[in-house]
Amino acid sequence: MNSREKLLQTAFDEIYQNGYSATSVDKILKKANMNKGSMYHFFKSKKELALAVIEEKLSLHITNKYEPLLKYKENIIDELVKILKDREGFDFTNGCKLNNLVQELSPIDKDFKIALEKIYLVFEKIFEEVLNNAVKAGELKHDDIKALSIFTVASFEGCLATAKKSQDGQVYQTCISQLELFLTSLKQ
Amino acid sequence: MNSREKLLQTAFDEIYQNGYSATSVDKILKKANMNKGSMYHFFKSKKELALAVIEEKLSLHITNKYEPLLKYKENIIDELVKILKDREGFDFTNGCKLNNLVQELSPIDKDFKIALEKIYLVFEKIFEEVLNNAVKAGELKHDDIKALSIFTVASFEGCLATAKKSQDGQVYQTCISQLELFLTSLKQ
DNA sequence: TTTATTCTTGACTAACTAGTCAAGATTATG
DNA sequence: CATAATCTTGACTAGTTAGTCAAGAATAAA
Repeated sequence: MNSREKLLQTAFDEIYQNGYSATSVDKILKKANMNKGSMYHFFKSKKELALAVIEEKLSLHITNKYEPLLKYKENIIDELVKILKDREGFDFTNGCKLNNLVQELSPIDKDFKIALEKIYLVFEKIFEEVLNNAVKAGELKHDDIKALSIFTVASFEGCLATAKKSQDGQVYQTCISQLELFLTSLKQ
Repeated sequence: MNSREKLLQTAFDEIYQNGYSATSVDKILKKANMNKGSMYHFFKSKKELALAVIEEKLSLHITNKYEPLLKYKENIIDELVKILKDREGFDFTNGCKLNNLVQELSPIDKDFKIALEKIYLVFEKIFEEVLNNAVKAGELKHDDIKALSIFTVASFEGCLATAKKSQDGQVYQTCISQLELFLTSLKQ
């Protein structure tokens, strides 16, 4: 791992745990064992560093996690629910990496908003394709798959957010059980 | 409105629009037309000011908005859905005042976490009571009203969050339509 | 080996940060 | 009116912030 990569990873971790505004450049550099000039050689500002984190780290994080769902040709809803419920190793205290950044940064900066929305839309697109596959497989009956996929992602994020407020994974499981109930009620 | 009240309202607005970390004491004071010593006469720190905002302003904001739902004895689900869908004047770019603070502050400070969770639990409690009223009125059939109320609040927050990512109220309407679908599917 | 490019070092700046303080103004109370 | 409590003023401090810069080290290309 080269020094730029290490810096990106450290910035990703720090911003995830403390938020963008509350994370200083100095703190990231200390953790990454890098000097200031070195960072400003790779990135022209703190904002550019964060944009690189979003585009290079966060983006992969989402697709790596959810793209595997596209391969299923049967039991699609079950596999989707399984991946939503299985939060092994998830940090319920700090919540969702994507949603944290969206909530903090989208309103205050247009470049952040654009970069984050792009990832979020990919996220929704994957779910839309998964749900469409379920329809094709005769597993699901619904007249607006696009709306359903938007809602599925949104309510999933809502379940993570409500668990974060309590810092409790059990709250998440209680909450997501109702999304499961909704999705399975749409089974044909 | 006395000067303390004006300070609280200004701090509420500023923190809502920029987040806690990104809002400086100086900026709040300038907007509120108050001097530093005056603020530190009322509150011993920035954190205490924010806690007062949460306990005195945010708390009322939530109960004023959702407690009216408790009065309905019929068409309860319809009234609930109506209040969720009617976002007249809502700032979709900045999102939900409660959720913004929860997502930013709960993980980084225990006092904030406690104060915010308290309000969130009141929010969920109101919804639980509303849904229980719907059961009593014979409108709703469900075997876990507590879980359903947690999910209803969570997915509602998720719909606001996904609208915030796009800064678009239409996205909210699309999203919330699916929660409506779920709730009405539980009608008896 | 020479030369050009890339990367690293760390001191430096100017602006901003939360918070302090002592003196004075205003208001309430006896 | 007197005096006590409350509130306001604004300059001040010490630490932190993002960002600059010039010199040097390491690496790649000729």
